[in-house]
Amino acid sequence: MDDERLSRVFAALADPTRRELVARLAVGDATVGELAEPFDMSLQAVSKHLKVLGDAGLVSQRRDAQRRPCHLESEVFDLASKWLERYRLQAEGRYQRLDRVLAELVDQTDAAPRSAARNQGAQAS
Amino acid sequence: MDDERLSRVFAALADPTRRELVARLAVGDATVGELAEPFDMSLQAVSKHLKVLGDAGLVSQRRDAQRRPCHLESEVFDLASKWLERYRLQAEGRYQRLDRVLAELVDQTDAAPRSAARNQGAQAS
DNA sequence: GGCATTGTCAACCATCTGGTTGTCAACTGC
DNA sequence: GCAGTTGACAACCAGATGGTTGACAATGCC
Repeated sequence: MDDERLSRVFAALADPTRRELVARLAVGDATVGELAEPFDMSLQAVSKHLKVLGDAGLVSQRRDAQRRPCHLESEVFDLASKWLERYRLQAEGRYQRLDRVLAELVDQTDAAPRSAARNQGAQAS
Repeated sequence: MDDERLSRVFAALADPTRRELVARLAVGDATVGELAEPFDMSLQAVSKHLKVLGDAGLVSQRRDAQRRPCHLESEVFDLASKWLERYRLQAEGRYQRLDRVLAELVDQTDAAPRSAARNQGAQAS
């Protein structure tokens, strides 16, 4: 089931147009029209791309009158990031540090965005 | 051009069969036949999957008589991993730490696998 | 109510993808 | 040299993907 989600995330990110949409949304939320504007492509096409990103869980949409502001979701990024990180390290033959690095990823994910001083003590849980 | 490479890497990883091949290769090099064995699929199909992984730069093949042992390459993992990590953090609204984390990824990539004590001092550059 | 704005849904089309089978090339070993 | 092993390449096929256009639903504004 994670497998299915991974497939959708990677497939969604395999398209350059969709990666540009992600990059734009990383700056801040935007409506479909705003997102479509820079592209030489119909609004419908962009809407379809957003649906793919949405199905992958990378993007969510609110409802604001006629508008549907899009928002980047971080959760599935974690999933893909961890998968990649695991095999990146193994490909380097340095999987001995895997546990520590994955723990750090989790730490970065779970910790509230309060201080930047979470690096030296770091709760072990 | 990095865009093209990213597209190929993500597209390659979007298929569950190919992710399993990567997982298997992370354990160690293997021939096409060895890789195909666990799959309910023709050798040619697996060979095609390996070609996709090869075109993406994720896997390389040596030549050993009739065999072509496959090897996992780490370089493009870096590329994809950094892309993901950047937007993962931005999606979390914590891009203020982006520079530090990307530097850390580079550190993990470049540093020889010698010590595990690279974490508390952490160069600021 | 009626019109403009914003975006989705449906149908259609060309191309890509993931599998198949068949053939062939490269190499080993008898 | 001939047979067996390992694997790639080509042709083919069904289904997915990425784009188009046209219709329409939902909402705000006059």
